[in-house]
Amino acid sequence: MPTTTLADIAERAGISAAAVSLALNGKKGVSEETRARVLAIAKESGYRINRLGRALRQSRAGAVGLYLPESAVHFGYYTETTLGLTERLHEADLSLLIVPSTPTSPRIESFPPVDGFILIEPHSDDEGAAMILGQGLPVVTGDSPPPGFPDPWGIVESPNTRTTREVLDRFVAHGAQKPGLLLVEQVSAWAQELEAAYRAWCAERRLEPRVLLTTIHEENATLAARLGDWTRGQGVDAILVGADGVAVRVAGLLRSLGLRPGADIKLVSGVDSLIMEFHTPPITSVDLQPREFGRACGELLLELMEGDRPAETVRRGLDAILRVRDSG
Amino acid sequence: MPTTTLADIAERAGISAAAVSLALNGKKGVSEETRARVLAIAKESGYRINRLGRALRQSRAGAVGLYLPESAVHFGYYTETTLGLTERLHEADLSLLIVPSTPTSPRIESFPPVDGFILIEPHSDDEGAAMILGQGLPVVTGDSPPPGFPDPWGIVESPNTRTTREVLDRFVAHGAQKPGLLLVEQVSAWAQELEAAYRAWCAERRLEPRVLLTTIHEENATLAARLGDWTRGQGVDAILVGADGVAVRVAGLLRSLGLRPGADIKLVSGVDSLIMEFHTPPITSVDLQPREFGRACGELLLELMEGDRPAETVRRGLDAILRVRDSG
DNA sequence: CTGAAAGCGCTTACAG
DNA sequence: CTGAAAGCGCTTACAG
Repeated sequence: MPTTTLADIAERAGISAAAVSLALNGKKGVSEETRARVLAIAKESGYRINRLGRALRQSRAGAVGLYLPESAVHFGYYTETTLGLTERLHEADLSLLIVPSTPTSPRIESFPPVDGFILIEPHSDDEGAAMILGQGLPVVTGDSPPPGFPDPWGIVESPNTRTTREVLDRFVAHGAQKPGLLLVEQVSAWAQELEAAYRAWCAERRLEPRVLLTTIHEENATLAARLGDWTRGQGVDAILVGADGVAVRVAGLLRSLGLRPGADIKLVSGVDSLIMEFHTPPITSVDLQPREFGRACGELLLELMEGDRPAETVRRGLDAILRVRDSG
Repeated sequence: MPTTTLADIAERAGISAAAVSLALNGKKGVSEETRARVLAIAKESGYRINRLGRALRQSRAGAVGLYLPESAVHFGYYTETTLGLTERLHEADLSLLIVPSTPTSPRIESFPPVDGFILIEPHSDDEGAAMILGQGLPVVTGDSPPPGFPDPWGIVESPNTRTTREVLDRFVAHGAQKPGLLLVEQVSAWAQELEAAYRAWCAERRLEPRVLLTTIHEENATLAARLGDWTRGQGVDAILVGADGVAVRVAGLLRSLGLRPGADIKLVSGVDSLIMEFHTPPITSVDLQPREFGRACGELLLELMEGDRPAETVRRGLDAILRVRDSG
């Protein structure tokens, strides 16, 4: 398939390639008559701009990098965010390019050319994320980077403190006395915000904070034992799970302990998904609106790439919604 | 940050940019002495090749497109596949570019420049996938495209027939008499292969095939009622679930019907994930090895991009492993 | 108002 | 064996 170039159109129109460029890009410098003729020829010949040529000339890459961390085991959140991001960038005629995290530290030299970066939920143990933030390129992060990381140009954040308090207030309003927080990791700002909000809320009510820390790979048996101690032993009667997908696991283990989520113990997932909706019983969850979140990240990056680095990091909020179901 | 170019190095070395290119790319045409000097200068000045320049000159895009279908609600499979794919392509110094499916039909003209495409599990109702296959570019699909679609250059396939039979044989060996197949959709070759393998297996044993078709959005109540009829009514005593994540849902509904997965009824998920491993009870699942699957897709595409389109579609298999757990 | 030249960074075909 | 010219497809600063 032979590709039509500006030169081809120029030849057919009997003008210069430069004039064709002006005509196609709607810039002034050509008569309306010429422009119309050029557009007609372009359409007829199926002209598609070579984005490489344009990018090279403009010293831009025409692409945005999405850093895909090794720890991207999120069960659907990441995919949804990516979809929203892709949509928005595509509207602006920019490509989204996946930048992998290498097993060791990412070799920044080998990164493909991009005009900016998106970092979704950078983790404090992620060298790659830190390195990207140190590049000087426009970067937007989804939720704040961990303390000690270089500041991004922009941050899109979820109202984690508000939703955490909303969940906890709801627990209490429905009779819970000892709400606990279950975390899988503390390396993301998200998890840290949940924990901080939880502790602050406990302090206000003079409640002892009860945080249970697990890992993504902890055995069922040991986690069940710890959950048993936490609930039956210490009396935790409502659980907010700060991790994607883990609420399902907790629901099963609670059941095996003879505790029915919703009836005997309240359970809320900090991340929503179809699995929560269709679980038996359906699990009350915080819908972080990942699709819109991704769009918002793209939107902010596009704005920031327009100009110089702002003096202060630009913060933008996106709403989250508590999806109330049977479990809590 | 000023970028070093070939010309910069050439100036410092007192030779032409072309010579520098030859030196850096290990091609002959420069003396070893010159090459060594160039390499030293390049390293010292932190030279990073501008892939745009190279791509433009070579009339290649230097990137591969990953088509992200609207229906990518897979709970982790897609992310894992993408990770594997990204790794492999990155090793070959190629970028992975996400090509979104637009709400309507994808406007092929607006696609970014790529040298080839990867299509993971193209669905028969996906116009975008069909359009990409019709482009003439090198395309590798993960599992076959649906009938009626243009042939891809290459296909990486999972042993769906074998694993389906393995699951069914296992059901019978452990006492099941009426195994059923639950499908969420029939638009992927994967689902179709599962169904075909299931029906063939039933025919061999003169068993009546029992296929239950649901949708990703069917209400819990109606699906529960249908499952009740299927199991308690028709006597289905073992279920293979042909969808990602849905086995968890089915397990919950079975429980609400008084059927304990593993004890009263056998349950196997056609797609493995951490959720299956940590479910209570843990759910026996087919591990499609998505990471390796993604790598294999990348590998095959790289090979095919080297040469002309082969006369026949190249097929390559990747193994899948049955992860036996408590549920079946 | 219009058009042609220069150049983005690279590599390859060719001349010395 | 080595080096300089030409050109990939585009746009922008400049000349007419």
